[in-house]
Amino acid sequence: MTREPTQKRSIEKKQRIKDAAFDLMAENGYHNTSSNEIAKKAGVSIGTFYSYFKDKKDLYEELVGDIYEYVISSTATDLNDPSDDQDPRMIAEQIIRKVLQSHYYKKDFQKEIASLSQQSDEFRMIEDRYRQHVPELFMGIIRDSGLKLRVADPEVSARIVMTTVESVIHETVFNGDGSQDERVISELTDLVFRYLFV
Amino acid sequence: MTREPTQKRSIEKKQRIKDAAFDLMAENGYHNTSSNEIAKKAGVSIGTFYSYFKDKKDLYEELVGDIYEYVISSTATDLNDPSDDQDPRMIAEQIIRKVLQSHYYKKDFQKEIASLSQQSDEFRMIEDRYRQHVPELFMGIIRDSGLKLRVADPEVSARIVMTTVESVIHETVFNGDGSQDERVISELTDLVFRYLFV
Amino acid sequence: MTREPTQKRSIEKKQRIKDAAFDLMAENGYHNTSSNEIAKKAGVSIGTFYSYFKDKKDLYEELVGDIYEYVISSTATDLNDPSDDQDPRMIAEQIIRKVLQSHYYKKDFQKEIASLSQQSDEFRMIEDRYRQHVPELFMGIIRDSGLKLRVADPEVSARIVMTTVESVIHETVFNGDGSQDERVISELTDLVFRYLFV
Amino acid sequence: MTREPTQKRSIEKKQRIKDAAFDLMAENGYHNTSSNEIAKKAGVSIGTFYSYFKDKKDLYEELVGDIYEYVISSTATDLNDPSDDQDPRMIAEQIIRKVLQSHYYKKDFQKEIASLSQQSDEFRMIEDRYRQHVPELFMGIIRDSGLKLRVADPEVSARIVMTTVESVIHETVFNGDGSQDERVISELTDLVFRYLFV
DNA sequence: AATGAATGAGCCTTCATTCAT
DNA sequence: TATGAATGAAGGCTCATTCAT
Repeated sequence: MTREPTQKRSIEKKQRIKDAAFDLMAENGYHNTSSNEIAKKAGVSIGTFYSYFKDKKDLYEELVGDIYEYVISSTATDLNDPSDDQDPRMIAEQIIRKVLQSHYYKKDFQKEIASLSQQSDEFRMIEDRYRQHVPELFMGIIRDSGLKLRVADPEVSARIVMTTVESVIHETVFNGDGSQDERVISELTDLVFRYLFV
Repeated sequence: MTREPTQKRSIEKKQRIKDAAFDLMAENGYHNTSSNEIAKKAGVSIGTFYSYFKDKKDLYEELVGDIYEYVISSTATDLNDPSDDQDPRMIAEQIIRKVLQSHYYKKDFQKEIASLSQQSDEFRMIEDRYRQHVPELFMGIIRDSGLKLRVADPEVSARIVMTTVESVIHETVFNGDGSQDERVISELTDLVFRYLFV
Repeated sequence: MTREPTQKRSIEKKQRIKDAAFDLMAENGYHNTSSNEIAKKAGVSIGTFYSYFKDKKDLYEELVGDIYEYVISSTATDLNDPSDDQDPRMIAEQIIRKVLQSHYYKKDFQKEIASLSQQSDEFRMIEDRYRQHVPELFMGIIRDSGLKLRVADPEVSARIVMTTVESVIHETVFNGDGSQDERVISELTDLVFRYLFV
Repeated sequence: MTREPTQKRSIEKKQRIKDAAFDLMAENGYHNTSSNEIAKKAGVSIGTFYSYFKDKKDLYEELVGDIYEYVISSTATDLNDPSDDQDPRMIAEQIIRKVLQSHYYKKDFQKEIASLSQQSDEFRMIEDRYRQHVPELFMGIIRDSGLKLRVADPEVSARIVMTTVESVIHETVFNGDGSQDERVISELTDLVFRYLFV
């Protein structure tokens, strides 16, 4: 039975554990980070660790959830604003820019997520539990914008675009040095625009 | 102290250990492969294992070295042949095709290398020790070809091109299904050609 | 330091803890029942638990005490009544019947007591602290009845009879299904009667 | 993967672990005996412990097996001798005496087996895996003796007799002090003789 | 050289118990 | 008094590595 903290002190403590885990796993990887190490860095006892999390994997799951929650909500907030701007190219660029930005949030930890998901189905399933909401988000944005798509099968097209954008940005952020970011945005925007709208 | 085998039997034995490790680590990952397991699969005792390798990481280092040696030497062999062909587009395509091909050599193990390098500095440093020779190789090929580059700073440009090619191919091979390989080669060739030579 | 509750609310609270412990330990055994679990089932905090009991073993000790107190007092009450009946066979049967009945009181918990006592000296000593009063009780009943025993050494004989009765009933109740109870009573009565009085 | 020792030194070592476990579990019970404690008392490392036994329960299982093997084989040896003696009463007494004797072999550990089997199905199943051979043994002895039984359903009768003998002896040995052993043998012999043969 | 039994540091996890609020 | 968050000793177990044979 894990405990859900309600008091301020406890919430802070649970957050301290998460922060320590974010740092350590980003630095040394999930497998090279022990529960005891996390607890020590967070300044709590190992018992406290296990009163908030069923086990190390449970903690990881929450961390992934937090990442996706942040990414999704921050993206949604900015893009769902009813703007007058209906230029499809601008909308595409905004989305792409947003996705790129979100990759910089806890970048090293996101890299570890990607790495673990690549390594084992177990971890991939954990990520997919949250990742599946991302396409939904963007589908919604496109739908709400009232834009007309030129593609025959929007469902499939959306998935293709998502994958392309995601993988290029993934590569750019995780393995690049930031210098190519603007060029990547520009190229991707062009790609998406031509594919979906022209 | 580890021993460098000189006799035929010993060389074979060391190779058997490496082959077992290649297979097991490609299949289950570095962390889920124990030294004892490798020794058993190789048909040698764990004691023999440790007479050839200082520790598990030392073995990994040799495996990475073997991969890069193969990749570099096979690439160099084909491309350094003094061919009459001086068409820069052809040269670019040959190089790119070669890089893509080399990613298929022990593909799953290369994927594990990438994954581990992403996970911790310690592993990244091991890979970098060999990876650094790759740009040198291609710089040499370009230099030897006598081609004129249009870019201002060849050093930087080379690095940019390398990174782009490498990352796109990485993505294509490790996460793709092979069906897009030719299109990727064609697009990358175009990209490199226009960037470096036009 | 544990507190002896004087107010009605507190007495109830302590009893609730005991009841929860009776149930949980009868169900899952002493070792598979945690203090926290007991407190939760009793609807009190773990802190309250430890204000009434020094530790888990202290609670167990009280539970054993309560069992024996009930068994002894209820037996004594019924049997010490100055009845006109002086038939030794009837007296023997009444005692035996009483002992059998008492084994059904919190039967599963009594089984756990027996099991723990068998497992370690520590637990056996706890039980023996209370168990020793049982022979005294029966010795007193016999003495008060004014019956003449045929045995040479009443002290030793009493112990033998006690052990026999106790162990047979133990076996009958804890490992039987109740169908043999009457036959066991009848046989035991006969055994005791012939041994002590004829 | 547990290792089955073949060399003399190793066999001794595995036996040392078992002996330590016999002692400690008889003394303090299964649950109050830790793997580390056993290894320490046996003078081996915890790693060695786990190279011979999958886990603590696996060790326990072997101990139970050893007990039953000893009990069964020693019983069988003495009783299967083709003796001229065909007196059913004598045969019955010999068997009963043997069963009683066998309860004294590692008595305290056998008590712990009984205790654990009573406590949980999991442990009972472990014991039953071996215990089931006991009735077979005695059925065979009776069959081989060529004696005629007076009971209608030998299968059921055998089971009843077994249970009776077993439980009375169990009680006598585990909870008695040895002083009643001869009387118990005599009475049980009488019971069995009258039930099965007269 | 080769073997593989043996080692023990270190990981994950539980739970009886304490103590600040 | 009551609470329950926090503690940390201790237990089960794995696996990289050593060393006597």
